[in-house]
Amino acid sequence: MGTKSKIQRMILYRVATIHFRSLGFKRIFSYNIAREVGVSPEQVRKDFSEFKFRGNKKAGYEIDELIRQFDRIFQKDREHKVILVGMGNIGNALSNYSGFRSSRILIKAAFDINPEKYQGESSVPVYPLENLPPFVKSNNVKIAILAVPFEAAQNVANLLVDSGIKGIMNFTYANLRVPDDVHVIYVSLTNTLESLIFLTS
Amino acid sequence: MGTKSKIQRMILYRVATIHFRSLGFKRIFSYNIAREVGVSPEQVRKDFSEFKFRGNKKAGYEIDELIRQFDRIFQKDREHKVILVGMGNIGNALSNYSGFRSSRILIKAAFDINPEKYQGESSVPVYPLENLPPFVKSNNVKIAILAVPFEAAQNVANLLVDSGIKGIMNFTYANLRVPDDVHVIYVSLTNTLESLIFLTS
DNA sequence: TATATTACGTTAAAATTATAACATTATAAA
DNA sequence: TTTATAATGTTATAATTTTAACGTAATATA
Repeated sequence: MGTKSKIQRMILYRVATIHFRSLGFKRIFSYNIAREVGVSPEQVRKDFSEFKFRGNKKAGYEIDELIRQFDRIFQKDREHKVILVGMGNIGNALSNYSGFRSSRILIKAAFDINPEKYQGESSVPVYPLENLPPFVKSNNVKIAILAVPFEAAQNVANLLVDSGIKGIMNFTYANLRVPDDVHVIYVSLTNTLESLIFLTS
Repeated sequence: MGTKSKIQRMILYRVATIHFRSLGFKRIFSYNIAREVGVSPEQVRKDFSEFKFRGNKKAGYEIDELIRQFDRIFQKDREHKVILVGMGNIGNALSNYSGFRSSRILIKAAFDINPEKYQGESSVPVYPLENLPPFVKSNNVKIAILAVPFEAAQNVANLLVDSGIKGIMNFTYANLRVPDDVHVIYVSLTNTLESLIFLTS
């Protein structure tokens, strides 16, 4: 489904809009955003149109109002709870990553088969994997970061799905089989670099 | 350019093929790979066709030969040198990430404005940013991982491009402006989670 | 106040991408 | 050896996505 790239663009439009606000602008035009993000102005207007974002003919878009609309569709009015599975190299770094804070994303807990090994290394509590299902259910967490070894990925993904997780950020290169209502975004570091190797050769 | 997703699929096909080999198979069919990766068999054959991968009617593809072809287009016959810029949270983790090794990807050096702060924390040497251009040139590095703060991203990207870098794995959410022959792949952690927040709401 | 301009938003066209159809050929079976 | 079968690879169709065109309305100017 190509909705994914549409959303990615919307996220970038939001960043660009906030940037323009920080420069003191009150209004913004489709071509301002387009230029900043690297797409065509038509693309911006088309995307806005599909999300029912309305501007003003000749006067463009009112920045504050635009950002309010962005914040509405991305639910910036509330905190978003996330769990992390796998406290290896990457997991550990993510648990200490400060960049999520400004987006109101909060890693509530981490889970690992060897919790004692990592406990205390970060501000996020680390629990054994068995605790995951009850934690997800009682805290109503919907999103998980999957940073376990490749071999464990599908099994852990099954556990996540059974516990009620609906979105998985997958750092492994495993192609996860999940029900249709569960969204997986792949961020395999190795695959990304391999793509670059191909593209630059 | 939609080549990017085609390559991503090829990388997944390769993983699936290797998986089948590990199970003892000698031959593989388009629907085997398709099922494993989650695309249609036609898609697999179409992609293979575009990369001039030839199979055998009725007998499918010979696994060893197929992997040889994958390894050829992804240049698995040699080591791929990569540099890392920004030794914060994420950069540090990546510098110690062992998952690159099996892909023959080698982080040769890391660069930071405060190298002394991170020196010794990982097996990768950390140099001041000024050393970057001569290092890239003399080592003929073509790929960089960009893990600096958002504010510094464009300036560092300019430095990378001027030094001869042709591929950037961008961990910031900054939309980088680079020449046409420089490829950027965006892996903003925040943006990815924001996409999931949207999709699961 | 009337006119010109400008940027939106929608509708139409083009391009890209994915799916399906099918002729072909290698294998297996009769 | 002949016939049936099965899976490729290409060509054709469909769907999606992007780009362009243009009528419309809001602002600015005369």
